[in-house]
Amino acid sequence: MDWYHQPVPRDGTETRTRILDAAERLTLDRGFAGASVDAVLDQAGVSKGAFFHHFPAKTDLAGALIDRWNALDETLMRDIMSRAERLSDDPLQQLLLLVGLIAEAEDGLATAPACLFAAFSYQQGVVNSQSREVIANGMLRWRTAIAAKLAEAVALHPPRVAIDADILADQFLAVLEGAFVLSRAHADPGIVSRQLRQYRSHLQLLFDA
Amino acid sequence: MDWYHQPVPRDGTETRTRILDAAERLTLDRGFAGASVDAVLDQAGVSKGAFFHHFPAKTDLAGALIDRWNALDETLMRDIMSRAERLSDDPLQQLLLLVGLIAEAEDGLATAPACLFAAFSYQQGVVNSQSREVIANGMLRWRTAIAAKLAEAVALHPPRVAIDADILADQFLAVLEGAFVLSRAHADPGIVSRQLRQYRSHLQLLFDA
DNA sequence: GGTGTAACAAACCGATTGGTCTGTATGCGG
DNA sequence: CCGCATACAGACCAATCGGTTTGTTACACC
Repeated sequence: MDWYHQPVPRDGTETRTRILDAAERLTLDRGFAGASVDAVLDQAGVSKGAFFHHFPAKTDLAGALIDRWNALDETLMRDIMSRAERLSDDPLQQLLLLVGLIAEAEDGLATAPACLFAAFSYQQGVVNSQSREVIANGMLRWRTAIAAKLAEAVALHPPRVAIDADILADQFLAVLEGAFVLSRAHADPGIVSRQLRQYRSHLQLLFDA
Repeated sequence: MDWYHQPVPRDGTETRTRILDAAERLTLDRGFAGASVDAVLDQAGVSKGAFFHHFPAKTDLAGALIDRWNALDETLMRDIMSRAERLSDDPLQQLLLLVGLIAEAEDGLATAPACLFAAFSYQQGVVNSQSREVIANGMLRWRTAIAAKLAEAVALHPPRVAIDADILADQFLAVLEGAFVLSRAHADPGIVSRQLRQYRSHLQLLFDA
């Protein structure tokens, strides 16, 4: 008999993540409303009972999807930021490294480039105001972190022209999000890293680096 | 009696556009799958018979939505491009004008900034390959038009650093699309024109203008 | 070793979905 | 004025939708 070989038999976290994985894939492909519960069940290989045990309603699935993406995005940002800070002491170099590291990371992705926040930004009607705030704050995180570094960089290296740190910081996320859209439309994953590197060269030009 | 004042009484084009208008609004708010036919009917104030008279299936509605957006986008580009060409003879100035004019136009918009192409890029599973091509070509249009102007500009004004015209041209659309996403997430329409002006200042810096 | 509870499985349910069908009104060519 | 096609209106339909209910099973705790 081998029935006892099954790992973590009574732990629901794996089922939960399998549901979230399937729901994320389907949402990115058909939109959240187009990702029916039954389709998610089918892809995840779990029962309807399991689904509604973990998520009282489909809306909660959207919330969980957004929360998980937010957490992942936050750790990604912190990781890359601290890596950049370890690689250089200069805030400007740190910024250039940050952009380059993300371009690198985005290049090595198996799945098609995408941002769940962007997907839901075009489907705000299916998410509650709480999750909408999570999305807004998640995007704000990039702005504030980059703007802070930009402010430090400006103090050390006077830029060629006057800059607005918030706008230039937002430009990073805008380029990234826009690159996702172009990349998906053209079915060309390479667009993302190319656009990111273009943004980096923009910064270099600005600071005469 | 004033019954004869009603314009084009037996012409279906108005009904069709009302359906498309409602469907576009709903799609931008809930995604295409979330925009049920009944909801579109309700918003447009037309009957189910009318709908399926104009669109054999819901998929055809998506196609019509994309085709209409594509046509509008093409005329917008041509209009603004020719305006810019009338305002200056220099290709670089024309480019700067183009970006500025679009920023201006996007600022005066009543509705929330959005691009239907981007919305469908995150819902490719609900559109057929034909419409996906329309989207890809629609985005290519901007790249080729801007890249051509960039090539002319480079010939006249040597840039500070070497550039890849295609990538720098794509950066325009990337910034625009990304700005739409940020703008929607933050519920701040002003982001779009600010990001566009930042891209313009990038070009100015690049060409020492 | 009984009891409670988390973690499912799956039949079942009413509402909503995209889509059809039948009928009707309007205008146009012959 | 008579067909005939276009442009609807709205009842109707099977399938799918999100969600509920009623089990069953495994484990932790006492």
